[in-house]
Amino acid sequence: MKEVARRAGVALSSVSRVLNDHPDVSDAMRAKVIAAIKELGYQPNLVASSLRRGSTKTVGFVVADISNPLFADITWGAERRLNRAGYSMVLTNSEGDPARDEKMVRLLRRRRVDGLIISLADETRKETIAELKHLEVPIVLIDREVGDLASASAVLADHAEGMRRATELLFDLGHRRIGLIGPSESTRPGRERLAGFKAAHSSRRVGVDWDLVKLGGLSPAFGEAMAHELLNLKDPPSALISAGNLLLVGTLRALHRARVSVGSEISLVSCDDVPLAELYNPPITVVDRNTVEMGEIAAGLLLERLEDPEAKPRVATVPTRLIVRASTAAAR
Amino acid sequence: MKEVARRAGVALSSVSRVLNDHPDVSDAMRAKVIAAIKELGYQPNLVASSLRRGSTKTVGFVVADISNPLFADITWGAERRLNRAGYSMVLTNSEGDPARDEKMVRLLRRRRVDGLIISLADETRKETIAELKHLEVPIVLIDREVGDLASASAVLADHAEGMRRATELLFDLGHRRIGLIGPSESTRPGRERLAGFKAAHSSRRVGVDWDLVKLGGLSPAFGEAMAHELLNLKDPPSALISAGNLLLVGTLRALHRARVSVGSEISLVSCDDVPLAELYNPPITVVDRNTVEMGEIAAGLLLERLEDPEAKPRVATVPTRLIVRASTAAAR
DNA sequence: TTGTATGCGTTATCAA
DNA sequence: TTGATAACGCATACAA
Repeated sequence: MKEVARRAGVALSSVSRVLNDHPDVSDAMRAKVIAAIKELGYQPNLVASSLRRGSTKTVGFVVADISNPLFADITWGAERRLNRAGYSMVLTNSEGDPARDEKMVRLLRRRRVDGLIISLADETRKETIAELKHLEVPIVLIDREVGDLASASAVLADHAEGMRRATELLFDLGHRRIGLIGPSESTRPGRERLAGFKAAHSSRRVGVDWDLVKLGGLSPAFGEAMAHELLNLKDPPSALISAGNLLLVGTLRALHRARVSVGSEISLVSCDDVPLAELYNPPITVVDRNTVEMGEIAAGLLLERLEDPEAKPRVATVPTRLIVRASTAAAR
Repeated sequence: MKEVARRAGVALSSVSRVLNDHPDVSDAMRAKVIAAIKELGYQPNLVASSLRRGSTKTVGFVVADISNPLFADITWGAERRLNRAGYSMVLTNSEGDPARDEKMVRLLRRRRVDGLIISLADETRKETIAELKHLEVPIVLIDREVGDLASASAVLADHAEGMRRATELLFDLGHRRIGLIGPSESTRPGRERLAGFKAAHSSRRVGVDWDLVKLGGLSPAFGEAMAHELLNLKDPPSALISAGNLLLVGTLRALHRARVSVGSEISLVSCDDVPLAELYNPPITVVDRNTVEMGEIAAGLLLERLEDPEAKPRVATVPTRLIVRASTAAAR
């Protein structure tokens, strides 16, 4: 900038004013400065600017597993919205490790991000929550609820309703023993999906058979192991809900291994409409939601507080939609 | 930091030395400073540190489409490696738009990233290349080749070899008319896959029928449209190579619509072993590569130059592997 | 409308 | 081993 000023024969501050298009700059000044900038190929230093302004125009994004297509979509939606608003995204991966959540939040605090979007690996871990409280910037939680975190907005998907409808669909088809494989209850989707599952049972006055409920993981490996267990029960379920797109992968592996055919021999429901669900033969019934939109909404909730410091944290809910396909059939 | 110094009753510079564990600090000094830091909950300002040091410990990552599971995996591998080495990743999405490539590179330049990992939307666009040349930091290209960019390392997948073997497999099964749907030639994977396809043809002394070659896109929509065209030819191909995981989604939609069954009526090969390929019925033959590893290697190539400024740019090649499954069957 | 000067929070140089 | 101080590149209060 100093060089630009020298070249243009003006003061440093004038260059700054031109760059930030300050109202009080003459056309002559602007022209001189712009010319000098061009000649020198000058690019402003956003690091210095951030230090001076006290704002980095940067948002931290902590995600449990970017390789999960779900999070990839959310990331996409959020990055697009943030980028358009002039913010850059600093991406970190907690790899599903609650302790890393805390570390990553601390790192982002040191980097002085203006805001944080986070999908916690574990909502209940107090060290992480304490760390989040120390952060003095707006926070948006993705599909998570942390009771005493007043500074956080959130985007929540209505898993419970979707799962209730899916379970009721199975009841309507005559199924009475329904297996559920899902994520752990330490995270909102796990709790909500279970809640919907239970709600359907009680509305139909059927007791939940806890031997058929396997909560605790997200991975294909967990899905496969749990599906294997359920299939080997003395009285196996006639329908299975594999509540997660990676769990579905594992579940299908187990079903193939056991040579149980979907639809005719066992009904199957999953969550999130990935290509595998749509194109599998038979196509798989899913509880879907708009994940890209969730990312956009998360970014929007953050931006509204970044642009207006008076704005209060807010919770937005995204609906789920039951897409019925041939994997759910009448019980035999 | 000033407060910490005051609280500990020492000079500012001493606090800095403790924080950067400089060799010449007494144990007493360290203890006092650490105590003050704890009491105040002080967290260093990495923005100021970056300005002063002239290094942000930050790497820019420009990807064409983070929602593509392929890039999501690459991102995962790269972020993990960078994070372990103390670098943060600034993620930007070009959305497949060559002009955005340039914009994003410029933005990252202003953010003073220490290095750049990029998967260009278009290798040939000169404005983008000019922008990359202005960047004075190490660059790593992901599956891209830019002739006159001396400052860039690269990770390349051996698509040509994989595609050659896939095509030869189809010839061995008796197919003579093989359709190819693939990405545009403005990007290395498109060129290489076509090269492998042609190599197989010439090794088997079969001429390429250009009516069967449809290059130009990555999306499901493109895959579906091209598959539709190929199926409606007066003399349609007996085998199809859908060279991309999203193209596969579109191709399968077209096949379903046309009620053509994979394996028995048409042989099918795709690229990258996504769950859909593994679990489809019949399972789909693919040309696979380790995408997470590609991300890790990209980060590694960057780190070796970040840690040793003398290090020269380097090209690493990742092998492809043909996974033969039931979607490829003898021609009828 | 433009120029001068100060400080943002660090690190590094130099002197003590 | 420690302390005082300059400088990193910019934005802004204030003076002209």
